[in-house]
Amino acid sequence: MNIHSVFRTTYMSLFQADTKRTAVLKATLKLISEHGFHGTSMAMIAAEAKVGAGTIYRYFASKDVLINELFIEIKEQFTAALLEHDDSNMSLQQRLQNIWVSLIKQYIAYPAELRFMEQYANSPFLSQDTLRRQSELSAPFTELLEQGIKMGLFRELPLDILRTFMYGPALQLAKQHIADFIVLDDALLVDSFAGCWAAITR
Amino acid sequence: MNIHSVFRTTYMSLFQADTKRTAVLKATLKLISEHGFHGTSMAMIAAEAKVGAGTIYRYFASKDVLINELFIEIKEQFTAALLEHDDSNMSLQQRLQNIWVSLIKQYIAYPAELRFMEQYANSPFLSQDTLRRQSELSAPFTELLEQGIKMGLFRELPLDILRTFMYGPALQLAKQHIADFIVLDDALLVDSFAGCWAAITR
Amino acid sequence: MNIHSVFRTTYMSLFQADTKRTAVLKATLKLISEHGFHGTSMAMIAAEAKVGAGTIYRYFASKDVLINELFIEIKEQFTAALLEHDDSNMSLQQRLQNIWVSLIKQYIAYPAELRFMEQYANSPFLSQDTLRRQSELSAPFTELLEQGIKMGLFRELPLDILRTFMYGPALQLAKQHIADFIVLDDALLVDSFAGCWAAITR
Amino acid sequence: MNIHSVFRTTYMSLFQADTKRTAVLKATLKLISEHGFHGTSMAMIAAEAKVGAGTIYRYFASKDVLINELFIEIKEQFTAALLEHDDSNMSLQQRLQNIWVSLIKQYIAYPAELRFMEQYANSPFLSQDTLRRQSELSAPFTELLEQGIKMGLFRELPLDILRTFMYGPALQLAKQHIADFIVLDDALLVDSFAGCWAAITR
DNA sequence: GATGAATGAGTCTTCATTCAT
DNA sequence: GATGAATGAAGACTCATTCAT
Repeated sequence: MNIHSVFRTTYMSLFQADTKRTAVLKATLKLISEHGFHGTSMAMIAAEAKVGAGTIYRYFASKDVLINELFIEIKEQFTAALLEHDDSNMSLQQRLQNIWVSLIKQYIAYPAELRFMEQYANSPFLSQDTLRRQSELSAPFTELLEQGIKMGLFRELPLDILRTFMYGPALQLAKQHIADFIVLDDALLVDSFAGCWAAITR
Repeated sequence: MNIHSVFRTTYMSLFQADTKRTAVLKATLKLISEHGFHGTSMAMIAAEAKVGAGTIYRYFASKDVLINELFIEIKEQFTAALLEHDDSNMSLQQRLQNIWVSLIKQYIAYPAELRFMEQYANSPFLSQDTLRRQSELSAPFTELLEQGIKMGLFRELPLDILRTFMYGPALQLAKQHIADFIVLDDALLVDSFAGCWAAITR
Repeated sequence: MNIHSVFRTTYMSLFQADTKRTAVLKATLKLISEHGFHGTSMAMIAAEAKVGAGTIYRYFASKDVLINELFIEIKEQFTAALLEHDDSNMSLQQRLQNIWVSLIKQYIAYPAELRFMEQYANSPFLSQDTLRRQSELSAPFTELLEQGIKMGLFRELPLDILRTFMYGPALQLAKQHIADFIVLDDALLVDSFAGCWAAITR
Repeated sequence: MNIHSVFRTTYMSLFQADTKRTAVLKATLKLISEHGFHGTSMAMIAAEAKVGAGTIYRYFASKDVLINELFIEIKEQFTAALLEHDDSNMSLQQRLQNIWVSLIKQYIAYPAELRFMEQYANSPFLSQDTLRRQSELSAPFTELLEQGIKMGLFRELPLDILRTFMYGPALQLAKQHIADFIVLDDALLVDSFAGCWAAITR
């Protein structure tokens, strides 16, 4: 099997607390993904992080800044994870498949992070600066798709539309899996990717 | 041209105020899509709707109920719009294309509504009851996809996964268009649908 | 006796509460003159005024605004009181004496108001706008002093300095009386005014 | 010229930092005269004094104690300065004039100190003990005025009232000069003192 | 039915003070 | 002695909701 690993069965956080700052980020993610932004007070975060209320403000100037920094850190870690299994020696199709599968597995492994990102991706809480800095998760696909376009492999459509055929189903599939509407496994993912591949190729 | 209509150029609300209740819903949608839930106070809604603060409570028991009802009404109107151009005399592919294009155009025509739905679709504000009642926008695809499965037209994948190949790209394309990352027109939509169709067919 | 009235023995507030707004002003004056600005919380004011905490904000946008408006209202009422006993038929000296005595009596009658004004007259709490709008209490002297200057009655000193010979001692005398270091009565005031008069005349 | 010196043109602090304690006092005076008591946090003082936050508490038990000690030190230094130019060989009038001019010049030279003292002189921050210990700045006048009373030189008024004719105008003149409403110079001060002298003499 | 003044619980945030290093 | 990270009590202010008119 050339697809890495199995599905995690116990959810864990991306953030492992050893500093107070990390404890706050971890607590914030947990509470916000459960209760939403306005259902999560700073007092709740402080309690969950086992930290004084004022301590949060040593690390984050305000609740808004806290959310923004959390958003960025998650995005960065997610993006990094996507490329972990990339291997430039493989075929274009194989590489796209690896990234695509990694993306879905990452979403599934960290549902709180996904819920958080979905909730705030288009929200007014995110500052313009944050929106600018967020490395779009669909970005890793870009380079590979550009190669395929040059090779005349793909449909004559703008890159941004082609990418949509990869990213759109991936996101929806992960959400459906998390919501228990479907149950994904490695075989199903490989078969599903075949659909995406068909969508973009001539 | 077998694709209905053109793109609306001026955005309008789904809600036309003639009753106080509708005025409140319309005001809520506008304010929340701009300022988010917790950036929108009942006082702001009352002012925007040109209604007394207490009046809102004649029609909605609480702010949460207001959000939930707004969510449901938007979903229902959106879903209804999708089937407007459906014609059971057409081919399966043609019918799917019509629905798919309608969905994207609907999203594009009502970006505030889309933003609102995306923001609250997975949010804790929505009661279980609301989540149950929301007729999934991807539902109109279901019946047609089932027909195709029976006819042996599609890949051997669960219905829920096949639907993902239609709904996922549609949602992403609309969002990209609204964000001005791409500019969709009727021709591009038809070509794009071809990709989706390739994704699901054998 | 040409000097009006007697000394009040029981202190009362300038503000008689019949509206919530007035109740808040009255409570604020009392508490701030006793405990100072930062020793007086909005909660304390609300309690003293027998009003909900939020109610204060219907009438005053912030604590700062509350202080500023209180300051202005006191100044205005004080200034008005000074001219109550003025009579343009009297001699210049007589008129100055009346105003001067009124000023001291006003201070003595409303020590809380005086303490409040002294505390905030040069404080950073007062906005530039307030400082501009405050009708200077020493102003009533100005016109009369100008008359005297034209008549060649006074020393050759700038008006602002002459006024100082009236206002400076008046303020200090009132403060000393309130602090029980001296006990003023009408006779003593008349004699004291003679000193002030000597200070400004040739 | 029998009047000492000229007007300082550059303001300087009474406190020259060479110990941490002095640095804290100096920083406190600067910040409080600019931002007021509750606009000045211990953290701000520590930063301005280039000292750790905890260090302040080695020298001052609390913020209140810090303010009180600052108040006392300023009063003492001011009072000492008044008698610097006193010469018991001079005439009573001359000696009073020297003290009176010194007082005004001192105020003008140290406007931050004056603002600070005015702000807290009647404030609830000052402990009873501090109020008792503060050597009243008008005190230096007392002894000389008593001499004049014995000599039958002055009006038949209580000492405390006579002193008011000296101190009241002095304070107001200094404040007006600092506020740029008037511009004092040595000649104007001498002429102004003549008014004060007339106010107290028969 | 409609209004909006009034409420007070709850919010984010500040800051004097402590204490381990 | 000196530091500054950590604390949590207390503050100003907001806002969903009520209710007398």
